[in-house]
Amino acid sequence: MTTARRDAYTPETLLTVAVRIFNERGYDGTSMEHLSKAAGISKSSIYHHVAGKEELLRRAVSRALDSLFAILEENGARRGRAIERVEYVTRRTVEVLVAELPYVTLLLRVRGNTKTERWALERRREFDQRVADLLKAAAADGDLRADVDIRLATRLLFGMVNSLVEWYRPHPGGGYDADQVAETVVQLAFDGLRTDS
Amino acid sequence: MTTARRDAYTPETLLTVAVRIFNERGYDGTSMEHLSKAAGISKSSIYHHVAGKEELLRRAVSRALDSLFAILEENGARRGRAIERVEYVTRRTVEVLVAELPYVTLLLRVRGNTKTERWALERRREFDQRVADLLKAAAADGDLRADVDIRLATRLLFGMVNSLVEWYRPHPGGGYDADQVAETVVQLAFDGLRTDS
DNA sequence: AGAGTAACCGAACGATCGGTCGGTACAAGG
DNA sequence: CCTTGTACCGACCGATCGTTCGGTTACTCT
Repeated sequence: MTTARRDAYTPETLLTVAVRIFNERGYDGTSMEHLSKAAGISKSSIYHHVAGKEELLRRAVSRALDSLFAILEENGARRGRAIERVEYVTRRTVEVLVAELPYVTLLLRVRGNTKTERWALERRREFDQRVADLLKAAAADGDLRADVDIRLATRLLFGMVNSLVEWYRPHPGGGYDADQVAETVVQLAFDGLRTDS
Repeated sequence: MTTARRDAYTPETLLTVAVRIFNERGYDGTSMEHLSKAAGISKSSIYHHVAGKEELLRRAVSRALDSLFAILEENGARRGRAIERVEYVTRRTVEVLVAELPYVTLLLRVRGNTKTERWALERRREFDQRVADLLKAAAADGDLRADVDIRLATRLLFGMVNSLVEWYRPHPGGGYDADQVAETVVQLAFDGLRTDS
């Protein structure tokens, strides 16, 4: 039971590097050679820590999905009027996107070429469905305007939130913090941009 | 000057096939072999029509960018109060996204690995900036609520519109048409989802 | 000191990558 | 008929892909 370590890479620290490169170059556009350069170890050494390229992807998207599904188990998402639960889930989703930005970014870009990617797409659809049901309940309560298609609005709300991964960067001097973004998303989605609303 | 043609593939018809496959598998995840199978001609024959894989990408994103920039030259985007121009551009952007869906989809997914991709990203940023300036003008007119950050709201509005490429599909029985989507986007963005707004 | 093992490496694997090459089938123009 | 040029193909190129293998190094434990 010896624990000899020289530089002590773990699957987790390797994952941090890999996810960064995956997001920069795209999963398919990233070679194991790219990862080895970025991590500072040889290509073959990576296989000492993880089974292969696809395992890195699976670990990353699992982390993102687990964080998202956990939102639905929180009290704010399970108790109270439907529209308040929708607001809560929206706000928390923004917070999770920001907190787990690289992992969620990778998740939202999966195409479906491998079994792992198709599994990720399936779980994503499941999460979307859960929130869509919440929106539907809020509409049934009469808390959402009746002149917009509720499924369409759900898609757009999701699209707005998910677009965060395309431009949000943690604030090294001047950027927005998660709370501010979440607040603006909720204001825009529920009360609109116009002055006199 | 003989014009002997057997099956008559042109760079344009080839592009239609290529863009579809690029969107299904991702650009990096698509091999010339994939394209040749989908087009029904041999891999080497593709090079009789186009210079290579990257030219197909360049043609596709050029088409998308030209359509988007053309919006800014239309009368509705150049005349009238700023907020009305913003609404016009928003509506027209949705229409263009729907009309040129596969090409815009490809454009919005480029990562920046090649020179062509970096050029596309640059032109995209230029378009975004032009619209961001419009939003800023509307805010200066006092037509947008003062309690949201205008740059942040611009990003979110764009994110919502661009997310169309991730889920919108032309309506083979039951889907939404472009006008309905554009209307809902404008309603949601400017007046919000809530009932009593 | 010696044994055991985690961490790592260079070299090479077969497969596939984007792209090239020499040639063939075929239709139009003379 | 024969030439010309387009559309197309199979075979192949060097490079790179994800992965494997046989070691070597460096550390801990006894």
